[in-house]
Amino acid sequence: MRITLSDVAREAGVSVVTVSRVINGTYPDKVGAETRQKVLDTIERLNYKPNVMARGLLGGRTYLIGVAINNVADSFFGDILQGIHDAAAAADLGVLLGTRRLDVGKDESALRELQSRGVDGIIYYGTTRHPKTAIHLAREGLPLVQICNRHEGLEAPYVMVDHFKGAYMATKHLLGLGHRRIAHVGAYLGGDPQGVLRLNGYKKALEDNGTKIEERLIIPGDYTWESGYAAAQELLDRARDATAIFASSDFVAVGAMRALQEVGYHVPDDMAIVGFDDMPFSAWQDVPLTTIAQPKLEMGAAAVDSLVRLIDGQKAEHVMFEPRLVIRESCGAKVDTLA
Amino acid sequence: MRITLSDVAREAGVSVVTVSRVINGTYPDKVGAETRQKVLDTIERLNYKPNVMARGLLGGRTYLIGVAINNVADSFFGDILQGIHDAAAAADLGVLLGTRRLDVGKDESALRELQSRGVDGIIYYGTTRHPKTAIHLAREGLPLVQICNRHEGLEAPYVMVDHFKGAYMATKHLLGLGHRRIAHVGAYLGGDPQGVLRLNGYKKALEDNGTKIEERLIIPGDYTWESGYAAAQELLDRARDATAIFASSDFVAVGAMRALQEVGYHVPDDMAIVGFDDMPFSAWQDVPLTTIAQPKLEMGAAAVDSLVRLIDGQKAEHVMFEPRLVIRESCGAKVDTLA
DNA sequence: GTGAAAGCGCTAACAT
DNA sequence: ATGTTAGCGCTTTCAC
Repeated sequence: MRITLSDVAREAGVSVVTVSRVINGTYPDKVGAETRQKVLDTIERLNYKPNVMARGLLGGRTYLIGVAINNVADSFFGDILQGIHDAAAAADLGVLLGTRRLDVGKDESALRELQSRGVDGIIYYGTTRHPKTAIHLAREGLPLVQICNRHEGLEAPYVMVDHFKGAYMATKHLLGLGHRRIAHVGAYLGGDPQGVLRLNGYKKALEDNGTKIEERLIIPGDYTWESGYAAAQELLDRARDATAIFASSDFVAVGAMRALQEVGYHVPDDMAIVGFDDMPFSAWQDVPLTTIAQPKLEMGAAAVDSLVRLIDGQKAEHVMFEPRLVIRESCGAKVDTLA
Repeated sequence: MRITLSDVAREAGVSVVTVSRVINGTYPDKVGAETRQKVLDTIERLNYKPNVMARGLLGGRTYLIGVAINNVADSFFGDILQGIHDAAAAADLGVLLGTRRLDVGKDESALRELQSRGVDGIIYYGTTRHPKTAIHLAREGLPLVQICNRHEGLEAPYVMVDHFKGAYMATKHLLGLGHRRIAHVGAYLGGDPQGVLRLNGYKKALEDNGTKIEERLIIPGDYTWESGYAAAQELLDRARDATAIFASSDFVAVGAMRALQEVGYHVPDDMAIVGFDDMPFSAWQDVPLTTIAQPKLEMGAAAVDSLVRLIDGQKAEHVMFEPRLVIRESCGAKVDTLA
């Protein structure tokens, strides 16, 4: 049986209220120093752990935050999740996993599941264009912060890397290397906001450089390897004269490299490539991938900070992180050519 | 404010107990048909959701299971986690993430964190040789099932793929292709049980084939890409005459392929390779990797089943899944050469 | 400074 | 077939 407050009280010869007071540290001087010590000792001796549920029941809280994500197996999210976990643990919050069930078709069931469990707040990693459940929940007053993306109509602080700037940097890097016909591959055209941010960063860089934006060089797709593979093949069909690719993700970049290599292209000589996200595998490619890195751990922690603020009834600002260009070998740049 | 049982009771004009009864469906005929319907309607209308904490407080349960894992970012675990989540959700259990905090050095803090949150049970993905906290908790009576691994001294059912058999199959595949000097690379010698299971499967296959087991062909490591890269280099130093590699994981296999390629080797002509785990990226390699697949989703679900059984006070048997040989191109086998 | 009483939302026993 | 009572472990008044 688990040790309860009253066990401690009995052992220490005080009332439960007193024990509760020393634990919560409220009322700084409302507990006598020696009583306090006695209680502390007893807690230690009995190895007492407060019952989170009982406490939560009273305060109407669960001390749980939910992380809503479409696909847990998305390896991009691993580091972010670690960052979330650590920050949450430091704030005495548990992290509840919410993800779309494979066995239940319903979209956004993750959010509903989390809500009905009564989580104190939700970190939402969405990729939908119009996340109606999230919008609804946020409107109802459930603390919610969006991570990695910014959804129109969703009144909730976001924490994300500056996708626009990252895309701008990637494209500018290519431009700086002399490329002029730069394709954007895996552009998530019909889709999520981060995709259009990346697309716009790409366009702006071209524009600022006085380079023509050509629609034929923009190949749609999603963020997957398969998508990159197919998109590169289409690029070869559509625009043989392209000399560089800015891919919407590292998965896409690697898929594209594969397709290119199959037709005898050499990266970076025949085609330079920049990715986005800096995944572990990107460094392991035959031609290590130049890419845009996001501070994933920090983003996870920042999301928790914002969420905690919301839960406490305060306001939370949006947080935008700086992307970082990681130069490897897929563009042919000298590694010491910083930026 | 959240709707409570008594709100529903008041609206429906019955007592809270009655509402509770129709919700829990206990006492099949102890609630009148029309009362039941009235209550059901009210619940629907008010969109009432039971408060999990209150219910838990009473029963001494949290309806939460913890997943203890060293490193959330381990992409191998993604599908397993999805399997766990889905099965847990189907059993009305929440999945609480427990992982080693980066900012707190302490090992196994994941388990303690989960325990002190009062989870009903834990799915333990450990890789330690002697997991003393887990052993301790299980002995204390906390329902616990180990997944992907089997730890000595830990009295808890395990759910895992047959590592021995998988390694046996991999090695036999290589043997069947005519290889005789087959290295085992990334062998987790000092380490976790699954590593020795895989090593033993490898040895047994050689033995059954009458092939000599050579220590020089066994290169230690862990399951990482870096480890595979380094191990392959060492293999080249130690035993240039090796013609095939059975890698302890797909990460290792891919790292090894990279090292091999850097010195001009061609896979599979100069060196055949089999991996283990069937990770998504394995299919994307320049030379798609032949590997041993584990039924990850099913394993996650099975772990939840066992855990639920334990929580219900029943016994749970060990569950061993069949590995599956996935033949691709890294061994030079005809793809239709099944098994 | 400390304790007694009340109650968070729910269910298991015991009535009726 | 339905309601009443009590209590899970804790914190928040309010009293002493």
